[in-house]
Amino acid sequence: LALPGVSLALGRNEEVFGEGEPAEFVYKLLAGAVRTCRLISDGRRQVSAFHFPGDVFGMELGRTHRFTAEAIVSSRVALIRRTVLERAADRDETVARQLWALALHELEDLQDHALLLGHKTAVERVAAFLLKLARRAPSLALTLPMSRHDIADHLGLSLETVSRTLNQFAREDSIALAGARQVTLRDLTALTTATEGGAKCRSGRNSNVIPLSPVKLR
Amino acid sequence: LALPGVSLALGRNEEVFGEGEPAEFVYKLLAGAVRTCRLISDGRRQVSAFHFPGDVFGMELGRTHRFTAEAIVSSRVALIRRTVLERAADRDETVARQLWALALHELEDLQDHALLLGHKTAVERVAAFLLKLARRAPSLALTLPMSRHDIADHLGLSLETVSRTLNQFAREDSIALAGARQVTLRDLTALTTATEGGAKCRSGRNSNVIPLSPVKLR
DNA sequence: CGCAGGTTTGACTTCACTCAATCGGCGTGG
DNA sequence: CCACGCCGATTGAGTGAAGTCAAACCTGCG
Repeated sequence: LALPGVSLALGRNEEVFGEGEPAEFVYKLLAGAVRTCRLISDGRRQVSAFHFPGDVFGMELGRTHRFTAEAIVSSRVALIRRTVLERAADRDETVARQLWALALHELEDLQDHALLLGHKTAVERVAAFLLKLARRAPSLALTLPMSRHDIADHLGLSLETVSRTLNQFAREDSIALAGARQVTLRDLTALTTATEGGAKCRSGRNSNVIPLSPVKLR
Repeated sequence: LALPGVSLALGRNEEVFGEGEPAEFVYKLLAGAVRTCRLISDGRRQVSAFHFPGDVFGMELGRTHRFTAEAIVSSRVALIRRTVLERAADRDETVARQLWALALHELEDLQDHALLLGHKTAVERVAAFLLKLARRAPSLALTLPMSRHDIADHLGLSLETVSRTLNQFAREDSIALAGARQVTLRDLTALTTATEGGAKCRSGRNSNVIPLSPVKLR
């Protein structure tokens, strides 16, 4: 996608755009980390996704943003005017294809996430989260930019459960924790196993099992 | 979207396409009802979405289908060859736009669904499900084509919980049940209220409440 | 050095799941 | 036309995983 010259620096917890605001731009993250989230009527929060450098976010069908986007740490984003992008897509079919692919890719991610939210246990959710992060990180030593609260709202858990689960993994030596934000994945096999529902089947009724695609790192 | 002449009739529980099969076609439902679902390693099932006449489904980014699509009742679908569609999108920017809009619209739906799966109670989920169905139905007297099991796998609940919740609504006169598959919505206000988390707040801590968009019927 | 935010840990509660039995409606065959 | 059987739905009892509330603990930063 074409890169314009305009970019914007944001501090920790600063808002990129807010729910309900006119969706004038599409954003591409250059550095840092961003969360897109929504407030629910009961005061809770849904973190729809975390974004890392290279990710495009803020693309909308309607005229306004349906989510709030906030910088988790100091970040830099590139701005692309929406009208410009749409004009370019009309002129050039490869741009149109890329936009379409972008939406479909986001859709696939979200389908996997919905599966996780719908049918998985806390252990499975946290393990899947760590492995997904690892797929994007340069090494197995992860630095989590987001808080336990952010993770909890993303995985549909309470922050206490996220903390407990993480420490459980550490006790089992699947991961190593150095402070709250430094996580090193030690046993990928154990984590991958934890991702699947296999561990908790009491009465062995796991016939016709079709395993999902195995996790590939980098 | 252009309508080709080819269409296909399917019986109850017949498969339109299966998970992992080559994604040669995109499908448009003409009559009946279709579910798209996935099997998980522990033997359970995730029903990603229900489709009704007019809906397009089976569009993929990759070369194969990531879901299975099955007719819930006798149905008829139109087939559109994927290559034809992509060729048309390259030639005509309005087709490209429509494809893009379709993906984004699906994305929006899924975002709402993810929110539901992540943070809502059984009562909220079932109420939201009924209201969503009602938005597409001609009247408030719904005929559910899908079983309790289908609904449960869609909402991330057990079929018993779905049944209990439905009967609870009936006891409260929010709905009327005539047999298992005939539901008439009697009190939309009650259902809408049930959708939000408001009802279960014990210690009144509901400040800064931003209500979601009110439900609009038809 | 001390404060504040974030995190961990513990005790208790609760909602939804599981297991299990029963019920009901619809289609089939006698 | 009615009896039977089957599948799906309902209902109940008991359990368990995760949520809530609450307190203590880090740790990085002013």
